[in-house]
Parts: sequence; C-alpha cells; structure tokens
Amino acid sequence: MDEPRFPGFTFAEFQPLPVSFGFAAFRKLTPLDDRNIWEFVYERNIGKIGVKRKHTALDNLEKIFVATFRLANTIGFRAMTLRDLCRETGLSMGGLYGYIESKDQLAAMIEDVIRHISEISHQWFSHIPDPLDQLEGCLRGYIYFSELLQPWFYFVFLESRALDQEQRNIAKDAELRVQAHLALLLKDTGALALDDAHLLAAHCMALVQDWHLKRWKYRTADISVDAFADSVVKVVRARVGLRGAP
Amino acid sequence: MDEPRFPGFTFAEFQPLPVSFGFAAFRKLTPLDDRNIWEFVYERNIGKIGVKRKHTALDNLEKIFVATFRLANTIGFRAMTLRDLCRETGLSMGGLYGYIESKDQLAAMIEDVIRHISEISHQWFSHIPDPLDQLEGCLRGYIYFSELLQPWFYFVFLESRALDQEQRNIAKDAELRVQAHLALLLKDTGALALDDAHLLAAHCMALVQDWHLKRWKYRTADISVDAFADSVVKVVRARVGLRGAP
DNA sequence: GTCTATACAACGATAGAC
DNA sequence: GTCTATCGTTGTATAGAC
Repeated sequence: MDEPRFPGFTFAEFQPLPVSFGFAAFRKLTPLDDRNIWEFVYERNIGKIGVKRKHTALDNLEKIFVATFRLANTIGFRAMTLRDLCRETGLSMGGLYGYIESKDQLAAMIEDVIRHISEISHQWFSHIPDPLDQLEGCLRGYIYFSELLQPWFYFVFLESRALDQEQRNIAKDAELRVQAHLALLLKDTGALALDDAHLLAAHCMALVQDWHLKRWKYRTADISVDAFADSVVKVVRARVGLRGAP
Repeated sequence: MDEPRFPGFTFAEFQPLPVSFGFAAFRKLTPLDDRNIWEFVYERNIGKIGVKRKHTALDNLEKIFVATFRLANTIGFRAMTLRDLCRETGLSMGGLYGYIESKDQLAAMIEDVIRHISEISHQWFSHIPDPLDQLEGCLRGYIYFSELLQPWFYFVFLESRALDQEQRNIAKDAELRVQAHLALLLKDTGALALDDAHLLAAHCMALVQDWHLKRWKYRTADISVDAFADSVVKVVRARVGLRGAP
C-alpha cells in the first residue's frame, strides 16, 4: 500500500538549481532532505529490516539513527554499546535487532546512504555549461548537503575505519571518483595543468569536508553555511584565476 | 646519568629556516624528529612511567607507540585491545602497565606531544619579517612535521574523540590558537578583511591537515610532500593576492 | 622489570514468552 | 512487533611469582 518514493533515485530528473545559489534555495529544491531521508534508508534496506509496518519502521529507524549519531559523536561508534542505544531509543535489545542485523551493519547502512548521495548529486549540476560554474555548483551542493545531513556526513568521515577492509576500499573509491569529477571540471577550464588540477581537486575535497568535520569551530565563530560556501568558492576561483604560473 | 635532551624545549633557539624551504631542508634542521621523539615522550612523562632504566624504557616506548599507531590505523584505537598491543609489542599485560597508567592515558600521551609541537613550532618562523612569508613558513612547518610524524598526527586527529571531555576541549583550544595565529598573519598582510582572514585561516588548517588525514590518497597518486606544500602555498597566496573584492 | 594467572565487569547476540 | 532473560565471549586491570 505504501508506494516507494525513491525508485531508481537520481538527481537529474529534478528541478535544476541556478549557477550560484544559497542554502535556502538548495533546501527548497532538494529532493532529499533531513525529513524524508528515513524513507530513503527504509527503501534501500527493505529485506534486511524485519519490521514490515512502514510507519512504525520509519519512526524507530529515526530514533535509532539519531541516537547512534549522538552517541558516536560524543564517545565514538566503537565505544557506543547497543545497551546505550536501547536506553536512548527506548527499544529493547530484542526490539533493536528487528531493525539492524548487527552493530557493524548499522554503520554500513549509514555509510551507504551518504556515499550514494555524494556520488550522484553532481548530476544535479551537469546542465551548467561553464566548467568553473559547474564546479561551484558541485562544491555548494556538497557543502549544503553536509549541512542538511551533518550527523550523517560526520559519522561517515570519522567512523569509516570501523568498517571492514572491503567496505573501506569502497569508501576510498567513492572519494576518488568525486575528486576525479572535480579535477575534470578544473581541467576543462583550460587554466590548469593536469597535475595542478588534480591537486586542486584534492584541496577542494578537504575544504568542503571541513564544514562537517569542524562544525564545532564554525558554530563557535558564528559563521553561516553561506558565508563558508562563498569563501570556499572564492579560494578556488582565485587559484584558477592565476592561470598557470604563480 | 642520562641527561635530559629537551629541557624547557622551544624552537626559538634553533637554527632558523629560510623563507621558502623543502622537506629535505626541514629534516636537516629540525631539533625534533621521528628518531629522538621517544626521548621527548619519555621526558614529558617521567613520573608516570614506572620503568627507570632509560634505555629499556625508550626501547619499549617505541614498540608500544608504533604498535598503537598500526593498530589504531587499521581498526581504530577503541577497537584495539590491550591484548592486541601485547601481542604486537611482545610485552605481557603486566609489563605493558609499567609504561602506561591506562589505555586512555596512552591516547592522552600521544595527544600531548603533537599538541605541544603544533603550538610552539611557529616560533621557528617568527623572525621572518613579511607576514605572508611567515605564514608560508608556518604552513610548510605544519605539513613537514605531519610528514615526519605522520602516525602521530593521524592518530591525534582521528582519535581525539576517545579522550574525555576536558581533554577534548584542550585539543579544540589548541587548534583555535594555531588558527588565530594564522589569521593574525593574514590580517597583517593588509589584503584581507578580518572576517575573511579568519575564514581563510580555517581553510589553511583544513588544507594542511589533509596531508596526514588523506595520506593514502596522496601516496596512491604519488604526490610528494614538497609538491603538496607548494600547491597549498599557491592556493593561499592566490586568495590573498585578490586583495579584497572577487 | 617482566611474567603468568586471574578477577570481574560489560559486551554482542539470541531464545522464547507475550 | 516488542519484551525479558540469559548465553558465551572479550574487555581492562591487578596480584603475586620470578
């Protein structure tokens, strides 16, 4: 009866964003946000989740993931115990195991969602003709998604070592694919040598990831996500503007 | 009989580095490197370490820390057990506790060393008159130290959440002090507004920390530490060169 | 200074009642 | 669909021999 909302989910089919855009515009147009993401998780893990009543499942999934983020954020995922998780969610140990197969698989579910978003969200900007403008879209897209889904991104970044070797390699490959896409756009500007483009693409990854990695810092300094994104874009555009020699 | 080698350790008294310098020059002139750091650790923790014979202590300290880095790197500090550590070092549980007070304090010892280096190493470049040149020195200093002591920096960055709340705040304060120093130098260039200087200083932190945080990426791509440092410096100088408006 | 042996708490996971 | 009760394992840390 409940129809899936994200069948073969892709960004290409959604209303495009303008070249330069702020967080408010992003939030209004994104097909995936911090409210309907539980449905996205549910649909990606049907079969693994024992609970069949969708509304109950979504409710408890939200409780479980939110509690996991809070606990992992403060003491780390490995230090967090399933008994902690039960206390915070109100579920029992047996009840919890209706939603997760194991503690490790809980981490893998989170990783999967964010990796999927990171890898396909750049489609949303592929219609922009100028490569540097398209790059700006990708950078803003990443920053704004990590703002909207901050606990998810933070978890994935800091807890990916808790995964097994195979899934860690999947995570590394995903980061390299995103970076390669940025490098390609930088190369297409015609302003950078190939080596410089790859290095600058790596710097771009470091810059945008800093928003969720050091959230405490920017919150303390009262810096908005728009100010941060503007600043990152300015740094990257300045470097490209050099056109080769220093 | 064994005299301390780092009494009241500071960088100010050591031979200064030129404005622009590579990793080789850094390595030749640094008073603290990956070989004598065990002595540095020993001297900072005298009183806590039960073993009094210095040569034995240095030997086992190296074994313990190297094994900790390897284990924390692969499975995470929290997942690493003291039995793992015994197996890797060849020590017994009882023997191990002659060097550490607890598992948590082992992490705190590592944190302490790197925080101390990060906070005082900028003294090494305070003789440079031009603020932008001095900034370049600080950036290169951080990158080259994190290259020399890569496992230490990597551990501190990713495992700081394993510490208790008080020590986590100490770590955050340390990062903010380093960043504030960079912001001051950027402001002194006269090319940036105060807000822009602080944001760019934060970007600097993200850029230089990427060298130890994503070491696997740069190793795979066969990028040298000198190429990386040059690229970071180029990005920052380009942004400053904009002189305000975009 | 290092070892073996052990104490004791806490963990992830499951079985079976409701 | 969720609970309580419990299993076997593994963790940190220590005591006492050598």
